[in-house]
Amino acid sequence: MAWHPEHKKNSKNRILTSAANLFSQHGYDKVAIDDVMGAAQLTRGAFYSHFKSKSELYSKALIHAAKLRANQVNDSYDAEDIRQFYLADEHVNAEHAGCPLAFLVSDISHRDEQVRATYTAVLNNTLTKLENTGLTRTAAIHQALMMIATVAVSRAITDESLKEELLTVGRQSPQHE
Amino acid sequence: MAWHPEHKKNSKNRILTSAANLFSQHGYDKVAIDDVMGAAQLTRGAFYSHFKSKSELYSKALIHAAKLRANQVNDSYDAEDIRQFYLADEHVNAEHAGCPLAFLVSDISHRDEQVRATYTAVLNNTLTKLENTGLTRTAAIHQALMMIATVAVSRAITDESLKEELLTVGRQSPQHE
DNA sequence: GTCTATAAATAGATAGAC
DNA sequence: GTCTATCTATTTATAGAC
Repeated sequence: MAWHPEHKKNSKNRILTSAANLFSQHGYDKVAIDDVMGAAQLTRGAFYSHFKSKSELYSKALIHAAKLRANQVNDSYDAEDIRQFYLADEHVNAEHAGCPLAFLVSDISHRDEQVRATYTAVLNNTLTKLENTGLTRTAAIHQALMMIATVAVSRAITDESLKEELLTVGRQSPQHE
Repeated sequence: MAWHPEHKKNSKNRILTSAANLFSQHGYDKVAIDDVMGAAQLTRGAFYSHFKSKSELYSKALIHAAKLRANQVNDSYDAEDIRQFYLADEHVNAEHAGCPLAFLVSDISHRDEQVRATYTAVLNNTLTKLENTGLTRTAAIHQALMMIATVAVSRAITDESLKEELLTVGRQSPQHE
């Protein structure tokens, strides 16, 4: 077991992916360390060789989830591509890890400083990416907020036709308003 | 104690107000029934004479919180007034009950069907209110989403100057973009 | 209707064997 | 590094006295 130098890294990566998926779906409190470790095919006792607390795991899982999505975004994407990718059904209805900015926004506002600082860093990355497509700072903030709200609210409501309305509005370009 | 017909109603109202305040600040899981009852100057055992479960309390507290805010909105408010009232520092930084649409959006997406249906009803009320000011359906949805995102994201981040930027963008009228 | 006491389950974190 | 076992604390919900 321990004779592979890659072994620890692999375990940690499996833990992070499981955590990103589970926290995305159920939020911080409803996910037990036992659930995360089980999904990573490990047991609870092994957890503390990788992270010092559940809160630290949450923080690292936020970054991991953001990276998983960033890997799918091509450098040639413009602001419009980013919006459509973000608001695609595949993301909005994802049962795996989604963008933590939307999936966990109020969950994070109830967490400690470290977690909220990590969320802030992920948001700054997103704003920079949008500005790099040529958007002004104001337009980048506006688009980010609309993307986040559309996904977050869509995932909270039960009315499918209202959800479709929200997505339709969110997918429109600002100039079409 | 029990000889006042108003007594039960008063107790229930205190419980709902405590619940609205505490859930707004800390989310569903971090608030114990004991905390709510303590803030309402009662003890845990009395809880189940008023509500059948914590989840039911959460649902009722959402409606209560929305009503507390609705009572402050005058009928003469136009869409712009509503936006400024929603994005005022007093609301964004509230340590009492805020609008659950923003304060609890992702918290609610992790809850049961009944809670999410209640959230949906509160959102529909807000959209109706905005449409009644003369906004088109699309504009009402757009404004609601921007208000929700601005408050929700502002409460999650740690960077005060970024927060001010978000609020500035959120407070702008759509036509100024 | 409200209280105290308690049942029963869950979960974060640690200890020590391998 | 990972395992099993356990400590400790928290919390929902119920039972029964007043």
